[in-house]
Amino acid sequence: MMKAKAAPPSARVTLADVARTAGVDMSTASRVLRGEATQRVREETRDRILKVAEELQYLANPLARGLRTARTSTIGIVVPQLDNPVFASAIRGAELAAARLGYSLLISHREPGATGTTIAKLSQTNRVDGLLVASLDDDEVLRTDLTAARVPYVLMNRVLPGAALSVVLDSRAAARLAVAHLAALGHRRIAHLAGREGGFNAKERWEGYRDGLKAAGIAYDASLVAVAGYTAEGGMWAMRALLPQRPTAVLAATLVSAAGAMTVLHEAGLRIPEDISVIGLHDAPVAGMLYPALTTVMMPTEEMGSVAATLLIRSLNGESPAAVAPLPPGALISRNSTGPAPHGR
Amino acid sequence: MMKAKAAPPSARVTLADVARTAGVDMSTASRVLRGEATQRVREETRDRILKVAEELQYLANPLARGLRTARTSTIGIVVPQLDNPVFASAIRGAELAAARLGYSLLISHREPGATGTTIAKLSQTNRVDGLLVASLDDDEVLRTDLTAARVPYVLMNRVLPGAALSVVLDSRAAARLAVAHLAALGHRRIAHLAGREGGFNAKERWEGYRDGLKAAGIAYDASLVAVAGYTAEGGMWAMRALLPQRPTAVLAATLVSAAGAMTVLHEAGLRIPEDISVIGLHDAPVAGMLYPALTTVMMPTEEMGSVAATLLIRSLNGESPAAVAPLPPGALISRNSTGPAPHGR
DNA sequence: CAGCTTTGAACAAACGATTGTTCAAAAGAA
DNA sequence: TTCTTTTGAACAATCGTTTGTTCAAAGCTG
Repeated sequence: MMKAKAAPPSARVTLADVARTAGVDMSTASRVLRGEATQRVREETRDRILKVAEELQYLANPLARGLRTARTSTIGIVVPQLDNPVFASAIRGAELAAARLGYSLLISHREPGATGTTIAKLSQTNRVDGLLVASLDDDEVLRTDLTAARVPYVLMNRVLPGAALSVVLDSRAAARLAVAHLAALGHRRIAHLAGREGGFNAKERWEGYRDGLKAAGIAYDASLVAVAGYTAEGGMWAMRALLPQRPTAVLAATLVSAAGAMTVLHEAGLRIPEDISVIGLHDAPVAGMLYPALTTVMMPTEEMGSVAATLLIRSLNGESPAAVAPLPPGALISRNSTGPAPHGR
Repeated sequence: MMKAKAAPPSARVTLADVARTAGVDMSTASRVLRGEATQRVREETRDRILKVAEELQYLANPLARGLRTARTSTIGIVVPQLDNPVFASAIRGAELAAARLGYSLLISHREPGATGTTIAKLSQTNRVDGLLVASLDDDEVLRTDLTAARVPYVLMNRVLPGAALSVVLDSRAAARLAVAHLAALGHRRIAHLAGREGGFNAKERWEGYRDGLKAAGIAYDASLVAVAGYTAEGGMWAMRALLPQRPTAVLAATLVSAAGAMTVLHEAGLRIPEDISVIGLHDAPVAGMLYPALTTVMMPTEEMGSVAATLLIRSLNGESPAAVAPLPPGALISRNSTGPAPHGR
């Protein structure tokens, strides 16, 4: 028995097929399928077209449509790293929001530094209607990168003085919350592992840390702060520098630096949380993988993505959405790395 | 002084612009710019066209091109999760290889389970010429999902009996390597935290574990193996089950289960690596964040992505590339979680 | 110098949609 | 009954490329 030669791979069904089968003109079919309101169509005709399209499983060719309309219903998201819980979840949020609004998301991942060319390529080749951009680069670098953008864009997780719409997390409030938690546990000597010097988020967290201290009636002591950056090594380095100050608790700006800090504490023979508590900002699965499991303040990173996407799409549709306030932190996830301050001061 | 009203946003320069400026027909310009060989063009004319295109910064509109040629020079990659070092680095590899071959990569991330619809949408709408797919779903599910694919595809990190091209890592060899390392340190009671029961990779690793044992002259003891799956909780659960067997070393199938296991060991008061060694498969930054830093066997995940992309693109170009052998593991990264077997048996 | 090749490039028809415009038939007005 | 409106849909031009075909001029051949 011979097998058919793999049925003519269902030669993509086009609008012309639908129109022909329904016995109408393509223009009519197009209008009905897109739900265009400016043109009246007899109910009966409309139904016929819809039914045929359904039966034939018609799917518009986005290339043809995009060519004609100069819109792709696709927004791009440019992130410096994929395996970073913050960006991964922002992507998820953006994807969901975009889908809800009838857009697709084109994820573009580039090494930091190459952001500029990516933006240029994406926006010059009509691939996307707008861009969501997250960047770890300096203000000046980012600013020039963005000049290449030929499409509207929204910044994520950072702000660029005098420019663009952006959606950020309220890291300051998050840090404040973390300090409050520590203070409530009786800690007075709370250290801070800060992020990159000069960074927007780093500054926010630092200020939140000071806010928290003040709210708890604790004097700010600059010798309890060290810059750790965003690597485990940085966390280790900073924690080592802070050890002589004998803090009873540490607020790390990120999960990664918290991990580095904990390594140093273990090596120093300190017990967590009996001798010293550790808390990190942002929540991700890795927090539960550390030992002890890290207490964190959850940040609405997914929401950040969805808000950014919504904002962008709104402005693509001609609205001029207002800037949005920093997104407040989520819950404090209490795991095992924080506990009451040790007794003997 | 009045500022110009943002120069007519450099109305996208088209091929027609280039042709007109160079004083030739569009067809000629097109052929020259695409380097088509079938048509002779005077050197002088060619240069002129090239120069004009350069000056005008002409960039072909991929929509128009795609519409005409029915090819997009884009391949899609479907992954179940973004924040997973394995997939993230496979994406990076695929992206690099694709770029090298003149293709772009469309990253599509979907919740497991939605793979089918993603594949369907991507391949039915002419967005991609081919697909790279990674899936965590069962064979049967994946198989039906793939029936929706209207374009060629290559599987990553798994094999599907009787189907498709796929690129996998040699996990078996990796597990063997890990056991050899442990055996060389004098360990005889080596436990194994296996992956999901029935999973392809899980089986491979398990067999590699047995291979390694045999090579070291150690008898296989089924009571030293527990299924941990791919979560920290699974790792904890399995490690607890294995504790009574008093292993002196543990081979975890993944970084995540290794982390779970270490948590349990800490809680049990065991010192790592003095009392018990732990080694995990795959390497990623998180390995260095654990305490103690985890010894791992590096796997060529990035290479997996680039090989898969290359394979796919080759077959898109009409070649029928041969299946490729499992990619051998990379180096064993010795950190602090492994050490000599404890003295007293 | 007439006829045949080669060269080098222009012509023109798609690709699959969208959308401004035109138009016949039906309905309503005078 | 004739003229004007309204309805419902067909016509046709485009979007920016690619590519099969045609064709004039130049170069050869004998």
